[in-house]
Amino acid sequence: MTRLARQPSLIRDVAERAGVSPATVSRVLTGSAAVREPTRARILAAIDELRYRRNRVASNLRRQQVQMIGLVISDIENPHFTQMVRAAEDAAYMQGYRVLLCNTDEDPAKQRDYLGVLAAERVAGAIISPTEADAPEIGELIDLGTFVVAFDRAVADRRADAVLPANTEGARRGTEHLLGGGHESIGFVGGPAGIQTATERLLGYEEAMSAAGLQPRIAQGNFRVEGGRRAAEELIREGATALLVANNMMTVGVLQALRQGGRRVSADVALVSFDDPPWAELTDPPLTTLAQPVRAMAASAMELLMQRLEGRGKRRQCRVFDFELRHRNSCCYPKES
Amino acid sequence: MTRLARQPSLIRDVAERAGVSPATVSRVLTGSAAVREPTRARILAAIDELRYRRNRVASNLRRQQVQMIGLVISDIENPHFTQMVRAAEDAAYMQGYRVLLCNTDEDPAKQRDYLGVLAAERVAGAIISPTEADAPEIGELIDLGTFVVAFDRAVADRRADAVLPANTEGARRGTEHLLGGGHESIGFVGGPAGIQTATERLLGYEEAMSAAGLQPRIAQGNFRVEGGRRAAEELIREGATALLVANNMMTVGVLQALRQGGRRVSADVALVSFDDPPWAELTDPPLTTLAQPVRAMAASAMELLMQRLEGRGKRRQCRVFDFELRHRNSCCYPKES
DNA sequence: CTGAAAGCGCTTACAG
DNA sequence: CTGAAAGCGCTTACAG
Repeated sequence: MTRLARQPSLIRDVAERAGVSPATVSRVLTGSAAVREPTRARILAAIDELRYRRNRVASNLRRQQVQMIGLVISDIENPHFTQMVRAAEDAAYMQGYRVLLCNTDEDPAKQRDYLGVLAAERVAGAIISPTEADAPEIGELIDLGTFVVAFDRAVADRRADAVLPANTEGARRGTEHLLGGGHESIGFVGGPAGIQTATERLLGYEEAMSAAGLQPRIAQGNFRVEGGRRAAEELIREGATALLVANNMMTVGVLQALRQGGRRVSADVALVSFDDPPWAELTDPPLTTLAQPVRAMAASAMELLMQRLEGRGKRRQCRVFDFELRHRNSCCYPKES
Repeated sequence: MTRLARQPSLIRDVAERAGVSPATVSRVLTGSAAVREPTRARILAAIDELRYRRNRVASNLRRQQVQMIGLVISDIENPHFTQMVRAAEDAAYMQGYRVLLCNTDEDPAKQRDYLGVLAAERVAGAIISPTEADAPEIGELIDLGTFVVAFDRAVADRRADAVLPANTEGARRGTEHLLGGGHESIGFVGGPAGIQTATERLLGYEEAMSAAGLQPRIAQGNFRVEGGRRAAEELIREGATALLVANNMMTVGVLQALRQGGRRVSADVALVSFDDPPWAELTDPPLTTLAQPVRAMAASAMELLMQRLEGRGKRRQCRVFDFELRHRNSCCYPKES
């Protein structure tokens, strides 16, 4: 395997050229100690001439720390996570941390695998939206010294901080909004069993329906497009005149099902959808959604991580964020404020 | 800074417990040499009991290779890159490589910075969609032994492989499609100057217009939503009855401008848009687009990288992919096949 | 098949 | 302010 086009220069080469010891070069590189000006200038010049690039792998090993954050999410193609990753990457970049992207596809095995990778890489921190909240690998990662923040969904390990949405409350508000529109046959396009987000949103829906003395109608989706389509077809067949959809991916499927079935959004079937993807206002009609402040939540998660990394913040923190009901036109008669 | 909740066990601990040398433990870890079965079993047991996790940082330093791929793109929130990242991550995961995400925001300084990071981390490979095609850092990265594949846009360094879209040809076809619809006043919502994608798409548009003996009408956007909105407003003001839009982000802005100006897509202004984001068929009417096989392109880029990493494939490769015109309903009179 | 020893490229007490 | 030396946790010729 011919790998190196040119032998990269080492700290030793720089030291030699500048007529100092490697230790001194390292000092100007890290800024860990003062170096006399003329010496410093010679070193900087040597670095430049030799095109020296410090080897981070060696540096990380010696310093026993890796400036890297693992982002464990189910799918980057879900706009919810796309936005989260974007905001997290921004914050990480500003703090000098790198981002390792880990897509789990809601597959517990893949999640375990990736958690193992993060442990092996000895990353400084991880933001995890768990598929399997009680995977033992999460605890092992924390044992190793990695700080963990649960995002979107809680993890079982009590040492992890958390940034969570107020799902139950959000689902209740969404349902009440549809109830306020005069609907009685409101269906719920739910997520997969076992996923916290899905369970909590279902609960809020059931509470609101029960409070209104109405019969809940639930079809289980899988947080993906086809699952949403199938669930919507089922609920429409059963006569639902309104739908609360538990995430934005399934909403795409719901819209496909409605279009295919020749039903108009709002006029025939009212819609309130969780998440607020960029396309929510491009559909016909624009969608009424339950929006999470995803960017703020991601920034918050990074902030918690940074606090830990700086040794501040002893107690476990759990921050909960409310949904915002964005009134657009997929529901008739918006009576709520 | 209290970092470690528990001292992680080392290869030395495992060796001690299994009654062998660290070298032998390493052999079963890497599978680099045969180890007698009973010994091997004892080692595996010790690894399990001590919850040993190999330290990849040390391993990487010693082996002089890092199983990591850098993904340098302008913005993960652009669905074009979201899809690319997803496909690349998939392929990388299957091959046992990690993915480092680097958003440049079309900012040359940020790109340079991130290229420096990749060099310092000594990543095995990088897929780069350059903002600055001739940044010297690209050559330096290659000098260091990192294999580079240009994605979406070429890089100046001739040692990099490339996976590119046939932009000029695509723009020509999009323009001809609008011409075929009977339009004569066709505007082009272009991208930022200096970005190859933008330049080539502009060229294809100009060629098609010139071949039809028509006057080109160009408004420069910036590949972002607001740029698209401004450009569309300008072109509509000048009387354009059809628009070719150079990327999907700007299309969002174009749709906003049309809606705000009270113009209907297709009926008032025909639209063909580059890229085929997931929401293209959710708009009213669904959008006719020029779709790239993004997943296949990303897979192709990873394949080129893997070939290099395995020492195969000597000659520089450049693979060009055609656009597919997806006929939907944002153009009247689709005469083309 | 297994072990002792060297070394990957840095950083950091320790001494001066 | 600077240098010599040790060591981070692995892997890999080399020897047996």
